[in-house]
Amino acid sequence: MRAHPGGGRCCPEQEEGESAAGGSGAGGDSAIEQGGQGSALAPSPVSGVRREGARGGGRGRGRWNGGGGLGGDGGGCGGSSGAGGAPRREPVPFPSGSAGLGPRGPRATESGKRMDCPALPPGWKKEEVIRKSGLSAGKSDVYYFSPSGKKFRSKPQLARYLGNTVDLSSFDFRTGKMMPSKLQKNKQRLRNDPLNQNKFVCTSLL
DNA sequence: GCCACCGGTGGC
DNA sequence: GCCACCGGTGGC
Repeated sequence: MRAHPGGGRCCPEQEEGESAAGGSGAGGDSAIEQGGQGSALAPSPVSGVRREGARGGGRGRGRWNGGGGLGGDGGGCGGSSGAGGAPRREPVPFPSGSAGLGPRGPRATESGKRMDCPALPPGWKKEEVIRKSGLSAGKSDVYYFSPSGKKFRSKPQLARYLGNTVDLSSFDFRTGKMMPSKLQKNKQRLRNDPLNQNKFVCTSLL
């Protein structure tokens, strides 16, 4: 049911769209943002938690304020930021006055500043966050923020939200640039299908 | 083997 | 309750 974001709410100026979009929709769109891939069919055996999608809420996004990064460099999204940040959510004692501090302490914004993304409509920002620890330390995650503050973790999410207002077929999610030369191949994955497990059980029985 | 993507948890 | 972060799956 939900109307396509692209339909009526893609207007960057819309702001607040969030609440309507998914926020309150709560379940409404449950599957949209995230399970779009196909897992939408099957209800999660675990629980109905959904994060990204409905999340938004109206919580302000300015908690960690963007420090100085924001408009700072319009250079481009392709930038590589490499600053180490602080560990997850540690109650690190922040030097007061430091940029990027928030109620929760140093945020990822420290390592990845939000930058404008020319390939996307005005108001969209890209942020790259370097993982600081764990098995995937060194890896980086890329996020995009809509003018309304909604966060997107993947291209599918982005595409779903933008609808046909923007052609992302050649959009490189990591760099934030259009790469006509290499139209991306679909690297979507199919989540485990519960049905398969069923199959497994049957086999076992035999 | 690499990388895109999503799930889930811990911490606030 | 919300959100950032990391783990791990699955396609290429």
